Amino acid sequence: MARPLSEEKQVAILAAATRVIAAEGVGAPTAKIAQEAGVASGTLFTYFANKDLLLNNLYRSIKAEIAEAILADYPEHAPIQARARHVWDRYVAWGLLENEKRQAMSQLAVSHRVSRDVMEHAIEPLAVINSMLSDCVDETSGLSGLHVAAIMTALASVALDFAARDPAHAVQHGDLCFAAFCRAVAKP
Amino acid sequence: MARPLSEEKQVAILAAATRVIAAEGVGAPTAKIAQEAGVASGTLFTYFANKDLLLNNLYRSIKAEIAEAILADYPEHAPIQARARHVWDRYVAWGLLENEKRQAMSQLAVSHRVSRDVMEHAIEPLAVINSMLSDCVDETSGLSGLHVAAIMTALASVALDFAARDPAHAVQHGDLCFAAFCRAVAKP
Amino acid sequence: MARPLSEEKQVAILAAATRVIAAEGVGAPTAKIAQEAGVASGTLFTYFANKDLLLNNLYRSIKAEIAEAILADYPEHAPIQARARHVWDRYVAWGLLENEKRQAMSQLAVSHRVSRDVMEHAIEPLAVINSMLSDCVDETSGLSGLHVAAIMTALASVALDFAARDPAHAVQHGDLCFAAFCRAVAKP
Amino acid sequence: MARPLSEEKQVAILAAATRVIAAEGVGAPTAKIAQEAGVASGTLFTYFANKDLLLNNLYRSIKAEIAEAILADYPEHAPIQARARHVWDRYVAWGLLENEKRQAMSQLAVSHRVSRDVMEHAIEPLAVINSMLSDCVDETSGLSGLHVAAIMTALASVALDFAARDPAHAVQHGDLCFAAFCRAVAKP
DNA sequence: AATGAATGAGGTTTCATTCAT
DNA sequence: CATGAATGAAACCTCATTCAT
Repeated sequence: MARPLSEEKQVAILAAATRVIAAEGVGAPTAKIAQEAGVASGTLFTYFANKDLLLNNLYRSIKAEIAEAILADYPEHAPIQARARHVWDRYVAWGLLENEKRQAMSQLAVSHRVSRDVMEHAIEPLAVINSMLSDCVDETSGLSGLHVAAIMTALASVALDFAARDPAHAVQHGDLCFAAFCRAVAKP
Repeated sequence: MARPLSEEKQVAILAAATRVIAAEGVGAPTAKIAQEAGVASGTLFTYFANKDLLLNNLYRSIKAEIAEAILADYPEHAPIQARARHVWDRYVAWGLLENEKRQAMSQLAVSHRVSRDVMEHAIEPLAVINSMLSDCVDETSGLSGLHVAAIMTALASVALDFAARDPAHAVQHGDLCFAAFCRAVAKP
Repeated sequence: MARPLSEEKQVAILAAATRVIAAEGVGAPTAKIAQEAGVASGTLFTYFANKDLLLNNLYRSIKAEIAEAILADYPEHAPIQARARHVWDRYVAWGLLENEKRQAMSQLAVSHRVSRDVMEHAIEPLAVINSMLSDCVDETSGLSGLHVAAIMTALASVALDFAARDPAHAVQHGDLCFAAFCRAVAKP
Repeated sequence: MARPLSEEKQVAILAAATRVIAAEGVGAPTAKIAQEAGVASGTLFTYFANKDLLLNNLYRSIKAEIAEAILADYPEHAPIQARARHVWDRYVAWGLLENEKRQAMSQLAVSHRVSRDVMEHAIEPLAVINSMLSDCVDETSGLSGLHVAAIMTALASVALDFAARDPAHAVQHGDLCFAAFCRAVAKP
């Protein structure tokens, strides 16, 4: 093999895409992404055959990273509250650290350029979480596990948006929203 | 330009933009919007000097429509719970009816093409609501009015997303999420 | 209607395409064709949605022109020899006058970018000629009308190639080849 | 570069080029030719410094092959008719067997990428044939040796085109066209 | 004012060629 | 020498915007 496809370059392109798409949306030129990644404009296409593939891979890779962040050290056998708190904390911590990835994900999520297939497969690793959140449900509240998952995601986003605008109180925003989440899904 | 001759055409363009942008994002060609509006591609630019202005106006007009929907018959002097319920119901009702506008708003909101200025001004009519939501706050929960507003919006979106995918139970999704919202912002 | 699609421009583009393709083959850049036609690079695509369509139209239009040249004043009721001579003379005269078109046709014919459909339809106007050439056939020579047509085309090309390289004797080349053609298809 | 290491690879590249160019024209990517030849895309350029050189060599090598096919067992001292028949038979036999090479030659011949120099030198081995064809000429027909050669080539192409489309009667097409050729160049 | 053809900058992608491995 | 990743010029085509009609 001549020069092997450099994983480093692939990562650089995905990282550049994250930044550029966070800033300009999925309409951002591939040439800008390549430049930002420090490769020639044509090189991008040896790593991702076309822009859609790049976008889909970016989506997949960020989702995988989120799953990894959440599932690392996941206390499978801890009481449910602790597990919920773990998930929340990890997701919020990731979101604080990786704000651009979160922004890129918002762009990708609404872009219609990430295939349904990729979107569905990308959630699979989080199946453990979803089943946990189902247990979270107090039946009398009538919420399904899907509801709880959606609510958690929504409230974590609220927390992260506030934290992004007011980083000094990031922790408080996280805690307030977690408390709100707990009440929201609790038995009345 | 002063008021353009045909308000009807302006409205048609905004309506077309809503549909096209909901379906394809803000990257959709102006020519397609014009066609969908039944006007010539050049005509679009006599009503909106450029695409960004169209986008900004669309954002503004949808936000205004939301405000109008919520504020009509607003029971200013009813107990706070009734007022909150009114806002929720109106917003969710609007969202169910105007799903494309909601989708267009998601695109516009992340697009970086709506100016901060327009975004801020667009919330102004809803000041009444925000002050009401501030009263909603039970001080011991520690949530600010902004938090409550953000949480309400987030949970209403959850409700509307579920309703969009499962229209048969639209009302239940709305009610469940409203209950969750009430608990979320209530005193612990 | 604003500015009607100018037939003049369409013709200019086809003429430019003829010249450029004759000189550089079908790989010639559309931008060069546009420039040669005196229009902006994008304008070409308002007249021909893509390069293949331009190529197909060019093929069709040249074939039509050939048919027109041959069929004008076609002496339908003259003796067969006179009709054959008419066709030969007209085709050779056209080829001498329009050498670039002939060259462009050679390029288009081998290019695999003109659809079978277009190629077949383009011959239709010449059906009269083909049926005449069938009559040309002396049965004992065993040649079909298709053979005769192919032989005529081939020998006319020979004549035109010689004429192009030796214009001073263009007429002689034409006459010699016509004589050869007559012998070739005659009864032994 | 001196003689490259592997003659086998050079041959493989030329063979691949024949196939690919026959199918797609001279615009076909060098990478595809390399792939078809079973070598790396860069390797192609150690055997042919650039694409034009490859094209020129391909032209030369096919022409040489044709000359070889025709000249093998050439009955230099047989009567002229037998020699003409030999040439025709060999050329048509070669064309039937090597249809892709013939197609590639059509592409190369019109491509403007084979230099005049190469084209002229490539005919040299066939000088014997041309002088023979000059003898073919019955002076009263007025045809030169060049004419006869061109006519033979043209009619052989007609034969091969018919044979390619109707392989079941390949021999008949060849014979008919040879007869036509004989008449075409005969004394009236 | 309305139209839609005209414009040309800019976007994605291809590809001959180079060069690190 | 073989390999195939890297390069960047250029190809085709799109599209916001202008302007003749």
